[in-house]
Amino acid sequence: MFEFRVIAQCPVTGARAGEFVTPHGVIRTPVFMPVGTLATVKAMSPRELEEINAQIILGNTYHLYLRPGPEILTKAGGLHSFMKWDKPILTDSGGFQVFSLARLQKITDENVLCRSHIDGSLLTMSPEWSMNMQGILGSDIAMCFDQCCEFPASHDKAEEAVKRTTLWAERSRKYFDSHNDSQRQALFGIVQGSTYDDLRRRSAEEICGLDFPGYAVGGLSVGESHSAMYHALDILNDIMPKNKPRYLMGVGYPPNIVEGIARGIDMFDCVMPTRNGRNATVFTSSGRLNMRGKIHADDFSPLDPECDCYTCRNFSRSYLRHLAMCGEILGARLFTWHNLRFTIRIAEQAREAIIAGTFPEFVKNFTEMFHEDQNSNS
RNA sequence: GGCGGAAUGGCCGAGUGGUCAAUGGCAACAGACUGUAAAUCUGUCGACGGGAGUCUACCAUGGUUCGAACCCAUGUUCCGCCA
Repeated sequence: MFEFRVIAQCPVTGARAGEFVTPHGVIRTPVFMPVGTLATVKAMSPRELEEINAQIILGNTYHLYLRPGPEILTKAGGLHSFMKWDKPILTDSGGFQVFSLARLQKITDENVLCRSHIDGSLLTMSPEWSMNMQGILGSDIAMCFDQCCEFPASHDKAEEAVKRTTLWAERSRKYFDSHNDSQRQALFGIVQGSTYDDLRRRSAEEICGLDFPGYAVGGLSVGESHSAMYHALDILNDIMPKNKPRYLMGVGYPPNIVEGIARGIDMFDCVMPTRNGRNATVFTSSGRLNMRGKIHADDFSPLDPECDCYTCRNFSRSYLRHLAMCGEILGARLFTWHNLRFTIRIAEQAREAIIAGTFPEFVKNFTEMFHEDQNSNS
């Protein structure tokens, strides 16, 4: 279980195609994983997720701990059966909430004291708490409890996060080894280090030294430039073991995915396809479109003529804009549907190209086609 | 026919003598969103001008006043109640 096989590699870039074996099926990489924080990929049913070829989805420890809570999830027999999703699930540890809910908490080496964003009640998060909860959730892949730091961060702050992330990885590992079922669940380590080369190296060495079945890159896509992100990935590509899956956390902007794959990343997750979909922005092979724009009012062409999704096969931009302008639920659903399929397909196409030996051309074509937004950091 | 009430920017609706080009909300237009406190948030929203600013505006006309969306008169339209 949890064997990772690299089945093809790009001779020019760091890209590779692989297979990762989990209790709920084999994941073909590179892969994009839709985010389903609250035991639902917002606006999509499990059947629809299967239809767009989602191989694995995310759930969130913090959110599911608050609602519905560990008792109900235990009674439900875990997250898979609770939400009727029988393919792989990866659970985030709650570490990211230590970052995104920063104002509501106090962090020490021992633990994180946090106020619920729902009712303000106090809770204590720790590596042990997270491993216990992820055990209850029964995800195929559990994540270490880490500390993601904001951008920009001073070297001292970033170093503190690196130290703490290593400390917490050791504690996550220790608790996991004695409480969780390692045949049913794999624990991935997370590398931090912000945009500091020395800290990235140090964190990667420390975390990879703990010998996890997979490794994640955290602390990116938090406001740094794209070039800084790519630089960090270049450094890590040389350090992280080639024979384990590598997961770039929180990245979903299409060019970032392609560039990430080129730097040896196998797995991605991001709220961008779902959130932007609900907010009526879509990604197409030629770039990003705000579908509330008046320019689409009488455009009866599909969102993306090259896309094979339900939305693109059936509906016009004019109709979709109409749904968006009226705030109709169906609009949010159809945009989400398209964005997820579009993003998943990028990974699929990259995989095909890697196997076919044409990955560099794929990157070139994609970059030429996809119009980068002016404000997106270069 | 009589009595009472009301008319404000695309719409709804505050404002009842100077600090009003006029609060809010909606609509519209533009933008943002990267391990989800997000079906959310931000900006613009009379005209002209880069800006300082200028002009046209609160049903119409006339008046009072240094000054009127706001007070007075008349008219128009609408809404109640009574015949």
